[in-house]
Amino acid sequence: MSEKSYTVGRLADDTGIKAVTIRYYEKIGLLPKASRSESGYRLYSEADCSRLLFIRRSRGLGFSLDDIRELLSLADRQQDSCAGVDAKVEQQLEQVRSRLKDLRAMEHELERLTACCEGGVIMDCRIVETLSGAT
Amino acid sequence: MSEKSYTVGRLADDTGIKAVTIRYYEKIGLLPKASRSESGYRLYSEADCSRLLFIRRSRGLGFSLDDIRELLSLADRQQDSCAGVDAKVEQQLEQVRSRLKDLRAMEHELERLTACCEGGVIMDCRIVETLSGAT
DNA sequence: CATTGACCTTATAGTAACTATAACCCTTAG
DNA sequence: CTAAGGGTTATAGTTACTATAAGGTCAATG
Repeated sequence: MSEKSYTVGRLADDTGIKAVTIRYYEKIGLLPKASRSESGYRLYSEADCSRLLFIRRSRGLGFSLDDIRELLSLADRQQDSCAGVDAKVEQQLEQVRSRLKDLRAMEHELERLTACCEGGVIMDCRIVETLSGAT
Repeated sequence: MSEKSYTVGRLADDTGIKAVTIRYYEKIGLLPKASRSESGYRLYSEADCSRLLFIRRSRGLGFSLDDIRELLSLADRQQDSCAGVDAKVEQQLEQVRSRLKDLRAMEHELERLTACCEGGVIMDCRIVETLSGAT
């Protein structure tokens, strides 16, 4: 067994998550307390690295840190049904879709606005007019 | 001239922006300091109401409060070119599109995940596997 | 006239997920 | 030996609010 261990900076480079963020994750209990070198440096194992990558991937899907905390604890129970994980993914998908809907509406409205200005002064600007309340 | 004036709660009801939020906007200088009644209640005019609606509409397009601060100050100069406003709208559109892109990617990935789980236990779950690092 | 309930006031702290800063300690290459 | 580039801690700032506490005002009701 080669027990490689990483410092926080090394782990940061390997995972693309900044050292400060890694410490933050530890502080809020998303990562377990790291073991320490004699001089007090945090030391991380492969397992820590995996956990961190799990977090990064989940963040990439838009999960909140609280969601991820739950996901991790669900994922840790190898023998349990994965229904909980499933449900969380479904739920996240719904949330993403809802945000998509909002953003698409914004996009359309902004497009409409960019199209309606003919480049005069504020007084005659259709954009300002619209924002100010004209329908 | 009928100088109607609103209390903060009335303004809140009329605009759909909560009283606390209106006070907050005043505090950060997004709204001018409201005049006060004898007893110290804030009093608002039609102009304040318009300004607040402007803010609400801009928020609805995803502008940050800082952006809105700028928009308002641009919109206040009736004689100036509306190029600044134009630019801000364009820029906001870009931002929205960029967020859309990210969210669409999340949506696709989440869809893929929901599709790949066959409902067993964590140990065999393709979702957990994926989040844990399998490609 | 007193009281009740719905308003208003202020100040302060909490939220999410970091980022920035300060002030200090450790390690290693020249 | 010293300087650069790690690491450590604690604290405050960010965005746009929301929540809480502790109190003052106003209109209506008993």
